[in-house]
Amino acid sequence: MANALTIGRVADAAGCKAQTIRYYEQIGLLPAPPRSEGNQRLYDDAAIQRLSFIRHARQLGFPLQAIRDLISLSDRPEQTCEAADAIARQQLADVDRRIRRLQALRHELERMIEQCKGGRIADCLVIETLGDHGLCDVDDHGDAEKTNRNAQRPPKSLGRW
Amino acid sequence: MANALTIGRVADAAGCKAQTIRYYEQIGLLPAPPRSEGNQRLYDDAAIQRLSFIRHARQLGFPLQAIRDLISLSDRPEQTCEAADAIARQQLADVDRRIRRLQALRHELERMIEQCKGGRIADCLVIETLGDHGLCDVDDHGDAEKTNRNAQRPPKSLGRW
DNA sequence: GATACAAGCTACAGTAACTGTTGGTTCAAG
DNA sequence: CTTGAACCAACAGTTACTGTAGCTTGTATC
Repeated sequence: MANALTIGRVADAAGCKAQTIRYYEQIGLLPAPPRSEGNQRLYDDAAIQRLSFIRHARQLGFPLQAIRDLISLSDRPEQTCEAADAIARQQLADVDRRIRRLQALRHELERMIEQCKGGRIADCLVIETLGDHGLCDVDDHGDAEKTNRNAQRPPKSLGRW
Repeated sequence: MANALTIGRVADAAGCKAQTIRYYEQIGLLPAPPRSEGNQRLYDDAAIQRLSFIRHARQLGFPLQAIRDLISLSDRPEQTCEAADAIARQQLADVDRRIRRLQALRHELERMIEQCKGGRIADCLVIETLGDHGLCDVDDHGDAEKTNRNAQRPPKSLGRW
């Protein structure tokens, strides 16, 4: 069937920008489609499906490399899906880690804000708390937000730098 | 007092890399410190404190721009801390949004994995689910992971692209 | 057929917040 | 005096795109 779609339609269908589609093509995540006489890309339904797959996986937080792996897996449909399962499990573990960490952050932020009674900057606990890692309940190890730390305890007040 | 520290010590104290400190200096987040005769940066305790502030705020997920704002606030200690409070509240709202979203992701990932009973790729639900946004409970609006979407419902099976 | 405007094209720069690399200098220890 | 670690500047690379510039193509209207 010759229902050939231009890039904009496909972008709308998959919920991304035309630029993004070209980008995926450029990095080899999408195959280069045929072109019209005027050199415009023409897509079919299979392309939309593959793009939707990619977008959906991205929304689930899979990095492009993992998506690449999943795609290459799905090109060998007779194998067991152990590997796909492993990728998904990894992603789940990652999401779990991020949730736990964000909850710790949330906690500290809330405490910070609660204590701030709208005084002057000089006594602002938001600012003071940020200078003082010792009171912090954030525990970070190997996170998506790649942090590392090792804080000393500074004197209580920040004052002027 | 002349307890002058080289960049490596400061990096250890604040839990970051020397590179990062130079980067912060470069973008104006840290003032350029004096140098030794051999052109090496020499820091004092105030610098460590400021750096700790920055690192801690970063661990809490504040973007550098927000940190910049907080620093410039703290340079005017006689104002009210309304603005600092607002920044923190914003950050909290952001963290909340991210947590909610990650929990939705977690949910879908878990379902995906649970359903995958180790068959062949051809029937793998991990892969199939990713191709099918219609089953998805992920709802995304204005997120840190800047996604947008608008999916159509593709036919049930992916098969070959 | 002329014109206007949207949508497409390529190529490149920019984003955040760093990290890594290269190739050279300085410092402290032995 | 010689290692070797720590420092220096400058720049490239990372991730996953997004934005811009300057052009061409496609479509709708007059």
